[in-house]
Amino acid sequence: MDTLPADQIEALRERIRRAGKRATGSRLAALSCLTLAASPLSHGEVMERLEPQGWDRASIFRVLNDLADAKLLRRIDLGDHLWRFELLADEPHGHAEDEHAHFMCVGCGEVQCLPELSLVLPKSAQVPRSVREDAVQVRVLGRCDTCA
Amino acid sequence: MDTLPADQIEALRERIRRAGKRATGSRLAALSCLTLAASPLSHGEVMERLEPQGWDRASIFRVLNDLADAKLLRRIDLGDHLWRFELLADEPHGHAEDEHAHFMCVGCGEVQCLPELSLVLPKSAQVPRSVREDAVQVRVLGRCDTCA
DNA sequence: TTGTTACTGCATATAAAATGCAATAACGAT
DNA sequence: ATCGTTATTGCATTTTATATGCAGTAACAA
Repeated sequence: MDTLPADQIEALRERIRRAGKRATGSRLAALSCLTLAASPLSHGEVMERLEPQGWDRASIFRVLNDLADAKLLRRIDLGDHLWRFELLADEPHGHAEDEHAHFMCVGCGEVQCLPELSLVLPKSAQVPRSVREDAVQVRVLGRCDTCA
Repeated sequence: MDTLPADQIEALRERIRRAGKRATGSRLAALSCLTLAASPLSHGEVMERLEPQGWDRASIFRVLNDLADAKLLRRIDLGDHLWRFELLADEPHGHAEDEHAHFMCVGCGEVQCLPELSLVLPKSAQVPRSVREDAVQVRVLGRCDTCA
């Protein structure tokens, strides 16, 4: 695996600390790996890169989930029952994930915002209150124009 | 589990045969179960109902997948890494396009169909072609009325 | 009724996702 | 710089879903 320039490593280190976690080797390794990746990676794909360097499967597994909980990573499911992880942009002000719908390409995993999309349903429809009140996350899965 | 009226059982039996398969006990049990269910069920949820009746996990597992391949069931993924199965309407001429959105409660995991829901977006919106063409799966995540 | 073979039931395999726990190392305090 | 606390790791192991091999069974056609 290539390696990240020292200043980028340092930036990751600070991002981890800002999230209230310790900047450990496995966290930096996982984040570096995902920084270098062009697309979301599964735990297995991350391990293909990190196991040769001696990192432990279970630890990296926990790291990926922890960092996803801490909102440094996005954990996505493209419909094939493999969790994939993607580095999120460093948003100092916290990106409000659920105000708008998201489109996810089941081919490449790319996520795109659909701010203009809205839901309509007849008043008579029997749906949970949260749906009526738009207190829901809407995820639209399909293929993007390049993967179509 | 309740039981289906004899005529409905017979209809299922014929549907299975029409698909070129043998109308066996486990297939009828699985289809009955999904007919009685109000929403898509996972393999585990199907087994909660069928194991007490003596049905075998592996056999029902295969039956569900076979029937999904045969287009009697739809296999859906709501993003929580559980396959769920839903009975498709009996469309003699193929084209079982009763595709609809699904709601999943992030609290209890309960699933509900949202057949009346539709997506609207301005003509000007920049979205993938698949979204325009409705060649997409829609997942709505929120809290159900009891978990709210 | 009978023969063929699709299907079942049971045992077992594989893979991903998780967790318990003692040892370790990150980081704030000294 | 060193030390102490405790978050985190590494290793072993578990759980859960998904999947398959195979001998016996039962569905259907003849």
